[in-house]
Amino acid sequence: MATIKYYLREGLLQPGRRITATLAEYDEEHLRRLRLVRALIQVGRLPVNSAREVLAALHEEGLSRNRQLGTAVWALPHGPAPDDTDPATASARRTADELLERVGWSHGGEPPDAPDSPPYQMLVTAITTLTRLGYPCSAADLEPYARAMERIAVDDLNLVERYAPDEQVEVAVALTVLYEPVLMGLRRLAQARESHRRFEAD
Amino acid sequence: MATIKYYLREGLLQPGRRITATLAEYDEEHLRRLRLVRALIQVGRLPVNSAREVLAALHEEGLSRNRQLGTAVWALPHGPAPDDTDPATASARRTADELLERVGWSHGGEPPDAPDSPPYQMLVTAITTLTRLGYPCSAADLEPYARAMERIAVDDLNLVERYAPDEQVEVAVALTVLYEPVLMGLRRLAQARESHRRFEAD
DNA sequence: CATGCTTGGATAGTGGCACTCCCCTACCGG
DNA sequence: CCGGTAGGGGAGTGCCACTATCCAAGCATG
Repeated sequence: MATIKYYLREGLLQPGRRITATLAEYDEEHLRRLRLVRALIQVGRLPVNSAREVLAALHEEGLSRNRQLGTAVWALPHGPAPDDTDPATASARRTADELLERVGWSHGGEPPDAPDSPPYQMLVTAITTLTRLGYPCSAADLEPYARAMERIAVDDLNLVERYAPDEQVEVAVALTVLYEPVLMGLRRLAQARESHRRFEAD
Repeated sequence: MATIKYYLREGLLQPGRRITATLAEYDEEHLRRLRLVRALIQVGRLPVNSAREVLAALHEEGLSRNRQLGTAVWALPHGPAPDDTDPATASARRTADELLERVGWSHGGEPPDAPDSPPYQMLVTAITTLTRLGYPCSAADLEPYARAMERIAVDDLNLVERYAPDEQVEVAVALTVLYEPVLMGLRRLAQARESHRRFEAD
């Protein structure tokens, strides 16, 4: 209850239609929005700030769906930016670029003037870190992962296309964020299974 | 610098070998550990507490690799537990079970006395949330995702098997945690690409 | 119409977490 | 011998997501 007021203050929920000076009315749509907000924050682990920006992107009128979605994804948390003072970052960028080359999505079709997109930054930062720790993450190592994510993105878009065009952006955002725990949970279950299969003897 | 002291206090790093009463010596191994800790926390977004537990599991002697890995994965954050007072949770459990049935890993080969594993809980909570919001997440919808994660787990274990047995648990943990941003970054890049391909007209 | 409960809005406070600062002692290099 | 630095303990800081308190304006009830 107090939390709802807090979200209202933070601009995550629209204020209700004013019925009198001090009374407002909330409808089914408000409730939906509230559930979405709580889901993004609690299940999708979005910080309140990011959630606000992401949801704001959904209400930008007059943008193409691609642009709306881009804006929303842009607002998702993406961890520390690559540290370009670190020479390891340069080499990580080369690895990332080689990977994108290999799988044939060099910078995702965005106009080439775009600076590093947040997902690309995530990738570079993670590769830098893995390399510094001596863990394998060459373009060849990463390629099967990229292929798997390519298939997942196809599935994602298939789900999105079940919806009416004016709902698709919200659905895409929700699925991007809320499927993350699903994917990570499934990955860990699959790892346990595969590890058991290989090291059963232990 | 102050951060290192903090990690020492928190038990994330082993104290250095005492050289005098007030002077300790840190070697290459300590440095490695420090880098690993920072990577898990900053890139892998682990809370300090979880990082401690995860790392502690690596030093449990006398357990099989599978058990060590299980303990470590158990300590990873897994979001809110399913709310069993909510009837939607029961239906989500059925969906999850059906999914695991379909892909043929019913509870990951763990002994059946195990309570809900954290990854299973993540799955159930996420399915509950998605269902409540009216987003698609039937077992049929989720199956391709599970298949993709199955392939990823195979790649994960392939990477792990490059290492000597006594390093494998640490590698597995590090790859589980540190590949998450890689996977999510790749997924978002692939989504952008696929969305562009489909909605180019916009 | 009086009364008491609820609602909405503003403001201030709480608890957790990840550091960060300060200070003191012991040491080491010059 | 002495200035600067590492180690260690404890207290403090800033941020974040809430949460509690107040107050005035309804509405509901007798």
